[in-house]
Amino acid sequence: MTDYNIKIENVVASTKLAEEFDLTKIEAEFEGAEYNKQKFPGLVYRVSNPKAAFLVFTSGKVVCTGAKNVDDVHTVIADMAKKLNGIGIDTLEKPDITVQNIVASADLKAVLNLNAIAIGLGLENIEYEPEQFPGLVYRIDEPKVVVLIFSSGKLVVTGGKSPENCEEGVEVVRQQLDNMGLL
Amino acid sequence: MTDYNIKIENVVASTKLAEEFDLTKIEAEFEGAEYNKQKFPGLVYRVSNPKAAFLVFTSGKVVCTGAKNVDDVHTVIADMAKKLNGIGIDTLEKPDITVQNIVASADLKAVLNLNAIAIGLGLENIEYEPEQFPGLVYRIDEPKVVVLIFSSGKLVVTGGKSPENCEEGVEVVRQQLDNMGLL
DNA sequence: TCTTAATTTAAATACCTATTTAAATAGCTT
DNA sequence: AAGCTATTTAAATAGGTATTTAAATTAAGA
Repeated sequence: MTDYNIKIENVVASTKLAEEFDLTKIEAEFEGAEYNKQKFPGLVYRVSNPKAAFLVFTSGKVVCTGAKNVDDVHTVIADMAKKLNGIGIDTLEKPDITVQNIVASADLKAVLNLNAIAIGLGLENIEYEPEQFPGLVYRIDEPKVVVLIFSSGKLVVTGGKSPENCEEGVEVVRQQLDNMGLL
Repeated sequence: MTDYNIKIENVVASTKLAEEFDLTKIEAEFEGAEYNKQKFPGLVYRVSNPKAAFLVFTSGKVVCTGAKNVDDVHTVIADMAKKLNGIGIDTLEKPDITVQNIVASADLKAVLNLNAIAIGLGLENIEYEPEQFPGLVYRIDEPKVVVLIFSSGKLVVTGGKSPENCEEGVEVVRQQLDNMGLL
């Protein structure tokens, strides 16, 4: 299977770092933290190196997004736990980290006729409303991902739970386009 | 072909004067220069003798508008390059200047019945909504210009890439009105 | 009362709209 | 008198459009 410049662009993960958090205290101690309960129940905190953003909830659960790969997710979450410990907040040892969504980009290096593709792929799994959005939306059953197909040949794969999901999604699209003689 | 007081009123041209510009520096050095990045990505700078206005971009590209003829465009652009050199900014030698749009006015010296003209010219190339705008909008295919026709007999020709475009546009209108017995 | 939707965060992709500048013309409103 | 309506055109940027996903809370609808 050729690479097609598949690149993971965003990893979203969730975990539980404590039994509960006092978000008002965290907002006070973490520079840049945003907590506006009327607007959203979570506290927003952004970090760099690696770059990521956290949604922190009173339940002790945490959502981490923006990382470029799964390793970075583990790094920033560990950093986050350390930083919380630094202000006197205990966190769970070895939290169970679950990757919930991966977004990847790819490039088939070909100009695609999206109208022909829409007809060839059939209407059940696709949406193509060029007036609304220039990409063709293709929902795959296995792996269960959504692929945005652009006329430039570029793809966006989203919904993956692992990097392999995204790669397989690209391969499914490539094969189908090849079988239809549209690639 | 009679003149009909055709007068060029505005010439818009674009060119590239450098590989890049530091707009903050230019704004600081050029009195009257306006650069508000939130509002518009270009720096606005107005000059006189000849009168014109520049939009200057970080890419080194420049839009010049407001000049009354093509010669003035070349004059003010050369002046602009000199002024930039004066504050220590190098500019390209002999920049390629492209005239992008010319607006001209003309006077058929007759009172026109715009309703009759709208019917006579046919609906495909015209728009006439007097509640919205008093001029009849007439889009010509060749030359590719747009002529605003007013009941006073005055015309505005816009979209021309050369003075000849505008003159030909006036002639097309004059002939069609003459053929329809409306002039 | 239950269900659904929205809110927020990040990211790639690509197309659209709007922004700003100048000028003539002429009708309307403030 | 000033501003709007409409027309044209380059330049570059921002925001919107769409997709996915966790988390917790609120609002609206049935």
